Order: sequence, then C-alpha cells, then structure tokens
Amino acid sequence: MPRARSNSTAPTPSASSPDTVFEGAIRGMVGYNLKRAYIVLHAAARAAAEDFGLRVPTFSCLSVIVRNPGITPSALAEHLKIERPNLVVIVDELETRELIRRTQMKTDRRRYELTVTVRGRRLHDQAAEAIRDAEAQCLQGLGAEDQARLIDLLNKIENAMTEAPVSAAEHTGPPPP
Amino acid sequence: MPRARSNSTAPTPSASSPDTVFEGAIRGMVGYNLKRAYIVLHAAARAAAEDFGLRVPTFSCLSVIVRNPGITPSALAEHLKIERPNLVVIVDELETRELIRRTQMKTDRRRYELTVTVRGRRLHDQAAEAIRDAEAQCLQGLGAEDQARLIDLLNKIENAMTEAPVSAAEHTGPPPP
DNA sequence: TATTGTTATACTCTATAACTATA
DNA sequence: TATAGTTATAGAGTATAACAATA
Repeated sequence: MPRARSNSTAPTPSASSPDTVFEGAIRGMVGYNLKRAYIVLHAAARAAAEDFGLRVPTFSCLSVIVRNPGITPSALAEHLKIERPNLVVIVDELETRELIRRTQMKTDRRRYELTVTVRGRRLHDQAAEAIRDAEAQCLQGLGAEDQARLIDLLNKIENAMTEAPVSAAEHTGPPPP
Repeated sequence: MPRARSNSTAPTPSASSPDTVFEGAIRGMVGYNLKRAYIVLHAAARAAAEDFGLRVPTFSCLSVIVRNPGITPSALAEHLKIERPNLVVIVDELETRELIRRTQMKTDRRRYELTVTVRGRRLHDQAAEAIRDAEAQCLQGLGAEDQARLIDLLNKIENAMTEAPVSAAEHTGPPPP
C-alpha cells in the first residue's frame, strides 16, 4: 500500500490559516460522524430529561426498571453497560426520590428487587414523551423509514462485536500456543 | 393520546427478576442506539490509537492540523467542538512530542499557526490506517453502501440542528416569511 | 470460594471563570 | 474594548480495587 494521502477526494491543503476548515482523515470514519450526531441527540435528550430532574443515564435506568419489574441492580448494570459501583448512586437517587423501591429478596438476601412506584411510573411516562419529542426535533430531516434504517444499522454495529469479538491482534498473526 | 404503554410491540413485563431483560422506552430512541454503537466504535478506535500513544481527541486534532496546515488553535477548537482551554493541553502534548509546531504569527502576535512535523505526519498516517482497520473490524456486518448511507444519515442529524436551530416553543406557530 | 451490593477513589472528558498579552 | 491563548478548577461520566454480607 502506498504512503497514504489523508483523503483521496478532498482538495489540496491550503498554504496557511484557511477560513474554511477541511476535514482530515477523520471525516470518513464512522466513529467520528457517530460521535457528532450523538452529541446533538444527547444534548436534546439531556435538556428534556432535565425538566424532570433526571439525567439521561438515570432515565435509562428508570425505563428499564419500568419494563422489568423486579430486576436486580446487577442485571440492570450489565444490561445498560454501567459499572455496578456507578449504578449504586443512580439507584440511590431514584429510591430517595421515591421513584423506585428496593426490596431485599428472601431467597437470596444478597440481592435486591427493583420496582417502580406509581410516582416513578408517571414521571417516566412524562419524561419519555418529552425526550421522544426532543429527539423528533433533531430528526426532522429524516423520514420514518430513514430512522428505522438508522436504528437497524446502529444495532448491527452493536451486535457485530458481541457476536464476533475477534481482536485485531488475533487477526494479523497466528494465535499463541 | 392514551396513557402510553412503554412499548407497543413488546411483550408484557414479566412478574419478577427476568433472566432475559426487556428494553424499556429507550430502545426505540435513536440517541440510545447511537450511544451504544458509538461505545463499540470508540473503544476500537481508542485501542488502535493507544498503540501510537494517542487518545482519540488527540488524533482528531492531529488529523485536522495535517489537513489544514497553519490552522489556529481557535479555529481548530471551534471546528472539533472542543473548548479552547481543553484544546490547549492537547496541543501542548502534540508539541512536546514534536508531532506539531506552534509558530507565532507576525501579523497578529496573539495568534499561533499549527503545522505538523514530518514525524507527526508519519505517526498520523500510521495511526489513521490502524484506526480505519479497527473500525472495519466493527463494521463487518455493513457493506460499503450501508456505511455510506449510515454516514449520510448521521450527517443529516448533525447538520439539521446547526441549520435549523428551531426551539420547540417556536415550532408551534407558522414559519416566518 | 464466589457473588451482590457497596464504598472510596481515580481517571477521562468536558465546561466555566478569569487571567495575560496583544490588538 | 475585544480577542487569542492560557491557567485553574469544577463537574459529569466512567473505571478499578477492596470491603461486608451472604451464599
């Protein structure tokens, strides 16, 4: 492979301090574009959630608890890919605000069942609607079909790694004995 | 609109601690799926960049400097949506490692021109290739057409907000002439 | 011994206020 | 006064080690 130019289609770099900034090698990378779109959507979701005194991860936890009454903190943490120590503070806050309840299991007293309260359920439904509306504002340029296609593509990325977790190191040479 | 169930197509919530976790309202939200895909790609890019002693934001800066010789820190910060104070430490590190040079402008001695060194250029090209390879590993499930479509959709989200920053409040009335 | 929930802690990334030197 | 770069600092979000209670 020849010594790579950073971008095959873009114009030649200008001599000095341009007023229009050209993209480097990063623009063609999916991760870079993913991050910039995520920033937009996350800011919108964050602002919407804030109106209900919720941060985005807190809402996510509440949402999964609503959908899975009796889920344990461990299962919740694993599902949302949150480290258990970090989940504790979220669950603490949800419980303090009386949006969820923590009940010790009798069969295994190490574990706790998380269930949403009526108040928590109501707040969740309101916040979910507000966040959905905020997202819709950001997604005006995309039709319903585009949105479904986008989610499908994103899920393919997410699942590809969990199903075929082949490391780059194993890919270049033979595995150690 | 009736009192929303969290998800119209999913099965009824199970009675207690399920071994399969159902998604809440969040699975239908684009931002949630965006984040999870981003985590996968960012982890891959981070691991690849680490082999060259670079963090992802550091590589992004280097990449834009390569493509825009003479760019000022302010322009770089604005373009990458990095706060200027945070950019300083990145530029400091790049300069300390002699990957870029900082030269004071004679026409305006407040400003600096950032240019890549030969060493920086070489490292950038190697890192870019490694990161691209790492991304490709994550994107095995997507064809070239899918990837282009994904980037297009992501850019639409990013640009929709900067072009039409219409607040929800302004949205209820008729558009201005 | 292994697991659940927990505490404390550290590290990355990001955000804000205020300073300096130039203009 | 306004701007570019900088400093210091604070806040999210995330990650790791180690502990007590329980199995």
